[in-house]
Amino acid sequence: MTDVPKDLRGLDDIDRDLLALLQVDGRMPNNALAERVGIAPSTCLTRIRRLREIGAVRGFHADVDPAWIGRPIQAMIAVRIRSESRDAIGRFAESLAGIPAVRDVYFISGSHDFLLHVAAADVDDLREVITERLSGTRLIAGTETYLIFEHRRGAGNI
Amino acid sequence: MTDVPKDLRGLDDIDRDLLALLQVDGRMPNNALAERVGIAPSTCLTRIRRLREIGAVRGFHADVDPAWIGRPIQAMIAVRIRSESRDAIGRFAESLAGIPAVRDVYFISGSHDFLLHVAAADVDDLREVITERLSGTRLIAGTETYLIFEHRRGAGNI
DNA sequence: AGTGAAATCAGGCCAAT
DNA sequence: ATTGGCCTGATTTCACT
Repeated sequence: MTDVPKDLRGLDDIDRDLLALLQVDGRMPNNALAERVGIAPSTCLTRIRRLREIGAVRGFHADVDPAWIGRPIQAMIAVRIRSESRDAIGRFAESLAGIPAVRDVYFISGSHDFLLHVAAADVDDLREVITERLSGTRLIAGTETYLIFEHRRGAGNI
Repeated sequence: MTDVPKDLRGLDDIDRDLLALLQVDGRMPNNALAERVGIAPSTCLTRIRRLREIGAVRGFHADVDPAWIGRPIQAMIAVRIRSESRDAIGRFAESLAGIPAVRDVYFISGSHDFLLHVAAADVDDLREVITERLSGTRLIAGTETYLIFEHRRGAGNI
């Protein structure tokens, strides 16, 4: 991770092409990538290493369907923090990301403080997350839970 | 994609180990995966192919920081559909996933119909998405937009 | 920064179990 | 369904530009 600013400076068209390709297929082989963007495989390797180092690529992940790993119930939980405990938000959010059901933590503006995308084994599991792991702590002023019927990724993000 | 039911039937401990490993590092080589879960590389290859075929693995993607591709403004937009046009939801949602700014579409229960996780180039771009691409269509009854200050993935999703 | 050659290593088909 | 053998092709380093 360098101190390069997080913007387009330092990224050329080839870098952006690589990001677009890897966003669609994160397992595309290095030499296929190299051919697609028109550079040598060895160059491609150093470019991708750099993209990871500067943080443009934060990681590579399999998109696993939660239903297949025993978590068919998905929900979005809006969480409001007690105003007295605002300064503890940072550490608390860290702990949230460690709950097995939690897939994403979004810190947001508005009447709530963050949104949690969770995948639970069943309704009891979901209730346990909400009442024990969230409302059970003294930091939380309230939650609102919305069931997720379907979740799909956007297509072209470049 | 087979007609196997979307649950734990047909997935053993090795499959779940593979899913867990690939969720953390989607580019881990087949060889390394095989060694970690204790099977032969050729067996590992067929297992992973099967996990993709049945839909347990929906894809492999690089996690690209939106700020680095010129989209530093992230927001969650809650969208409510006009009741007259409920039957058009499906096709409309398809089109949403095609908007370049849209990263995720969540179909949810509650007072809104879906949540859009978007990444925009600037506030004008965000406004354009909301007013032109969403409110501009006759299908939408209303939207609510929340800025995303930070987004982090959950750690252990297995 | 980009490259080509060379060595090492991984991917992927097959026949056997 | 799992495996080891085998060949093909990919990854990675390095000297050079």
